[in-house]
Amino acid sequence: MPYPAKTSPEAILEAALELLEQGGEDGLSLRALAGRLGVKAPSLYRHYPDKTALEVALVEHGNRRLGEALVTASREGGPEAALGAAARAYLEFARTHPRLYDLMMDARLSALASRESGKAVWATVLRLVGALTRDPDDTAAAVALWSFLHGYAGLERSGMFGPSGPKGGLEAGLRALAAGFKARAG
Amino acid sequence: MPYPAKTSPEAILEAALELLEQGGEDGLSLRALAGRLGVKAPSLYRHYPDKTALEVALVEHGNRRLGEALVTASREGGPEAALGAAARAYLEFARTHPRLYDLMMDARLSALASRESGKAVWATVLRLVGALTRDPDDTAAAVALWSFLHGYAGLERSGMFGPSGPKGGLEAGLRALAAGFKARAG
DNA sequence: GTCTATAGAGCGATAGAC
DNA sequence: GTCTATCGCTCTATAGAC
Repeated sequence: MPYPAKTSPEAILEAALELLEQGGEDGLSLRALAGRLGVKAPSLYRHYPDKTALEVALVEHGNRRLGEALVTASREGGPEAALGAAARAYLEFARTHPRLYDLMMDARLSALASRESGKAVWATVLRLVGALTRDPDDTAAAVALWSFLHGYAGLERSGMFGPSGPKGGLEAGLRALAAGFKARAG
Repeated sequence: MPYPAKTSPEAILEAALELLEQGGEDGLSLRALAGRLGVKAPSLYRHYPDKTALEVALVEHGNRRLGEALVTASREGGPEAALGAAARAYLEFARTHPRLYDLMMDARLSALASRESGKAVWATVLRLVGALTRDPDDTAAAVALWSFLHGYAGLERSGMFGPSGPKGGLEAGLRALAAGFKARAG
């Protein structure tokens, strides 16, 4: 076999994840990716039809990982403890994989990504707020919580909290939202 | 005068704003910008030393505009009405100038931008939540509100709310946060 | 202050040999 | 499945004429 397989879709995905986090979205070039795999750029086209397909695979991978993390974290204690743990897990994911998280929030890519890959995330958020509002399908409350987490993650990453840090803003927001959600149960 | 001035820093900034919103951050190239001004790309270097300087000017411009919008909107009625009006103004700004808003949230650029240009925004947020928590310097509450607004704007723009829309998530979040803030006044 | 010309680098993607 | 070679295009930035 003169040309044995040196790489695979899985290996490419893995390397792309590392490259993405190190070099940013602009650093994720097919040339650099191939270099990291000991391969030339055109070889990648045997495994992914184009760059967008690879990016979509990255988004789906991220959706699954985040979904798992939320499901695991939200097993904790009562409804409010579970919400707190899931919130921390969400932010931890965004902190550890900031560029992947960006990619996951890209409108064009998430439109191309499979619907199911992102389902676990949304389902968990719905379940968590539902336990507080006593409405298992409280979309409005879920949107509010998601917005808060997404915004906190973004501001944190952009350094907008400055050197003094968020100063308890996470706890303040979570407490206020949880209290507000419980009031909806009224 | 063989080479009369065809453009100016102000005209460049104006054109850059339009180009930014039409073509996205990647669409803001010096070539395209010059083309829109009826000028060649190298001429721009007479007015801004490099591309980053232009981007910083854009960020400062955006900070001032958003600050003004928030100050104006937050003149309304009581503390809670003012907070709602300012929140809507914030989201309206992010909706009308999404790419500029992105640029404003870029860590590298906001570090280079003048401190004062972003001060009005933060001061207004602090004042609004302070009226509810009765603490004029309640950083935690301000961070929470800012996170919620920033996240809602981002999710809305990324199309993450889907075709069904946010389903009252804005109102739910604002109500919950306002209630939580009032409780802090205790 | 604007211009032409160009340096110097990057990118995604394709053709065709092996 | 990988390779070399290349197309065609993008970009920021500089040199030097006028």
